[in-house]
Amino acid sequence: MNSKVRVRFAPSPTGFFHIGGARTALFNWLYARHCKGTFVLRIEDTDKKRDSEESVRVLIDGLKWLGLHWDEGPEVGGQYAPYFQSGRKHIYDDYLKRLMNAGRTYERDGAVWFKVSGNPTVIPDEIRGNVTRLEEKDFVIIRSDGSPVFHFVNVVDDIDMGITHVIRGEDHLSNSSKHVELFEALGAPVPVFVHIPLILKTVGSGKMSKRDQGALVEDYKARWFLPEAVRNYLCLLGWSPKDDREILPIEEIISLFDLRQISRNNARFDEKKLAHVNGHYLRNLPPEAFINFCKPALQSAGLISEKIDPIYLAQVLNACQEKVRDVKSLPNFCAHFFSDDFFFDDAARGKIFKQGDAMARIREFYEALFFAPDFTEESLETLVASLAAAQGCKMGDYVHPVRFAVSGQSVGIGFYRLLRILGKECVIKRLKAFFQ
RNA sequence: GUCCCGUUCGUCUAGUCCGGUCUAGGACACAGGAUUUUCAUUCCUGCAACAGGGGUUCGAAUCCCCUACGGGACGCCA
Repeated sequence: MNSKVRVRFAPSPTGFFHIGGARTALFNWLYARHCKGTFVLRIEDTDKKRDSEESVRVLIDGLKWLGLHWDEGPEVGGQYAPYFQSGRKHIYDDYLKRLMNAGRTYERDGAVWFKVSGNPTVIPDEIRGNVTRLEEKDFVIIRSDGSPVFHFVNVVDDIDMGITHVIRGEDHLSNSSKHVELFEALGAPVPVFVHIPLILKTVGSGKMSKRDQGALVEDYKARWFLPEAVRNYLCLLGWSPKDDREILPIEEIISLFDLRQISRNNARFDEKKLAHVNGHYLRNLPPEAFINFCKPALQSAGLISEKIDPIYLAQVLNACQEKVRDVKSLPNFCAHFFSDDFFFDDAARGKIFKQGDAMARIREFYEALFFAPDFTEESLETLVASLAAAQGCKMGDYVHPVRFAVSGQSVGIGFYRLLRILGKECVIKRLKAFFQ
């Protein structure tokens, strides 16, 4: 463990938070936590045309949502402040002078250019070995309007902030030869580079773009994904614990995480697998946490109000939790618990009432209900069993039509639990309404 | 076009660095079955891969070379 490890996530605020960027941030964060090092957030806002405060907000909110808290950067400060490149001009002026004095710059068309060495540079990459690349052409480091360019400020800040490991996407690999040239020209040690594989589209060719389904971190929050599930899934894109486990607590991932075991090849994004991981997390949440997470989702769907009876809500959600696939579809799944005006699924209706005697079964059950001693799950089951025996049919012949009559669906939580939670009065009312 | 990176089931991956334990393991998805009530839970079973060709070796998914394919970069964007 190297306590001096310093890594950074250096996004440019573009108005959205790309999933690939989130994974880069995640790997930086994991490595910092693994090494008990420092995770720096630096905002690379050198493109005045694109940057805005709102864009920075999206990044910060996304990182916090994923639980990737930074040790230095916006909001928390640090000894290398400011952490916005727009506020660091004096530092860039300083380093520019050093390059000028070393004779490594010249002016052309009003811009300042960096003179490349002409020698192949070696990019020391932790997961790919040494990558050799010749940087053939000089490049601009200060635009004709006086503003510094990404390559220059990125390297200057990494030097100034004492960054030891540059963990970034493989799309930067060809930039890294420029950067190595700059590190060397400035007499600074070259950091360890870690070019992590890219996240590719689910179908088709190329990397994920912001228009692809699932590409934006902010959408996951809006679609009620659990942040720890998204984070866990992202860990699996290019890294694995190597022991056949996939879903594991972040503390364990932190202790197992190692740069060398990051995979070298690009990974296709698979939303179905993400959904599976998310479902697993949802079902395994402590019941209290599940309720707290789902309540706002039900509220924003207009299903319940703030004043909902917490005991009733807990009964419903506890029953749903063991079945839940995702929170987004939860309102439809449990709407019948909160309103008599729920939706009847016509496809389910067709299937259940195909035989024709389903309505008779509902009537029989309805009438038997008046003789039921109480309304517990056990006695309801006994009731159905005795009805089935008397009529010489299967219990399912009662269960399916009655379930449909009181919930409008062919799927849902356990049948007897459904009835018990709805309560006798409500069940009778709905059955009566159904066959009228 | 040039340069760089990569290539194990449809997908994510283990195994590759240190060649034999790999008739290649796990997961998602898909298909079948079970839970004599649903299924969007859970459990079981099945399907399915070392890109191709040459070497090296007693032996190669693992090492070397070539080809093919995939990806990325070639901006006074980051």
